[in-house]
Amino acid sequence: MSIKHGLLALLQDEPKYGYQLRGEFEAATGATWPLNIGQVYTTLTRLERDGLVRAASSDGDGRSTYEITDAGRSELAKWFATPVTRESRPRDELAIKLALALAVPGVDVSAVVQGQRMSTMQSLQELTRLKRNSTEGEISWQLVIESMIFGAEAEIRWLDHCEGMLLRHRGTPRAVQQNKPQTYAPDEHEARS
Amino acid sequence: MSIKHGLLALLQDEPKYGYQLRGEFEAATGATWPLNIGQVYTTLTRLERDGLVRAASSDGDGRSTYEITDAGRSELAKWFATPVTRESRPRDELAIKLALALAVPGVDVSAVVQGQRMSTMQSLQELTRLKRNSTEGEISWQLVIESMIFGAEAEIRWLDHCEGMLLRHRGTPRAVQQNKPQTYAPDEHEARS
DNA sequence: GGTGCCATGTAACGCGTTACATGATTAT
DNA sequence: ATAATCATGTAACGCGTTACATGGCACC
Repeated sequence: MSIKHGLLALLQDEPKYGYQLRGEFEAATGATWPLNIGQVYTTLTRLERDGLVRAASSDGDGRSTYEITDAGRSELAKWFATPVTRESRPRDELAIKLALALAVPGVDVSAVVQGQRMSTMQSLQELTRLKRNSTEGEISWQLVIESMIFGAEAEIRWLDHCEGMLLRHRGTPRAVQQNKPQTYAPDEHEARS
Repeated sequence: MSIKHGLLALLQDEPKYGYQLRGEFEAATGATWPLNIGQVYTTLTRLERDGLVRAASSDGDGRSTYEITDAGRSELAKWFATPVTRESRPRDELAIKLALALAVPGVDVSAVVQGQRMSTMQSLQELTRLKRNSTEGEISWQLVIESMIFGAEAEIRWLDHCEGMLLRHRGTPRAVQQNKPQTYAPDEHEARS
């Protein structure tokens, strides 16, 4: 839903065409997540299908532009007014990975944590380098970079916290198996040894 | 790719069936992201299509189980060994929202930040409550909760940082629009006269 | 006359998600 | 009996993503 509303936001002012939208989107987010041009058109098509934009008259150079509709404006207002909740976010793959590495036997959890920590540290360095090299005035994508920096720092702190937990927990590896047998397993006569 | 590999990880030990997989997945992640049972079957079907699992003989009670294949084991090992990179993550909707709120005129950025901060603070409280009420032994989903806590704290710090940036940046507003009376003020519709 | 970028699309895929259909078993 | 849960699926949708096709224009 990010791209959809992002394009909608860029159309708020005036009608724009495909390449223009991609350019302004990447200018705002700093090309952090490069936006494929094909996706701009598919998204515009779907937005038109949903009545949030409509094809506007060409801009005089043969480029076909889209403009936002009233329904689009109200949808956009709703987007800005509604906070991003934890539930609306996609599953955190890293959290799931570590949780399952702990839940199933035979996985070297420490190695996973170490490898992740290394990788995150490296991207943190890259991000700070990017931030340093960013010029004044590009405020919006400076904030995007800092968002990722804050996230990476939190991730490293969390990984360290996980390692501490691991050390404190030597001796009770299989923490999660069969703690709620009756919810999904009506009987227990499997009797594995 | 989280669910796909998550189920694969749960099958690493022994063949399991649908409901059992959902139960153990939610036990490991703490039902933080509830997993629809239908999705377990669709994911299993796709895993079988890709040769990562195969249908195993029923477990004696008529429940059809799936078991991991060699290709699945290698895929699973690759998953655990490969860190989650910034690029592999989905776009951060909040960062995009704020970046675009800054990039296009006529959006009350402060209101967006304030609303988000309020919401994040609230889920942070809820998360700490969850953490306090979690029993010993549920270590894996305690870590999941803490992952979200760390993320929420970082988000609040980032929002505060954004507000500071906004204050420091009064003077280059470019938010003035001349003849568009119907803006989508996040305040109240119909409030203007 | 190529090379490369601008520009607009279309087709198809993958994953996550939901809604629905169908039984069997259990509980009240 | 009937409501609820267990259990297994299927069909379809939405969004993001990629690959591909097509054409115009500029530049050297």
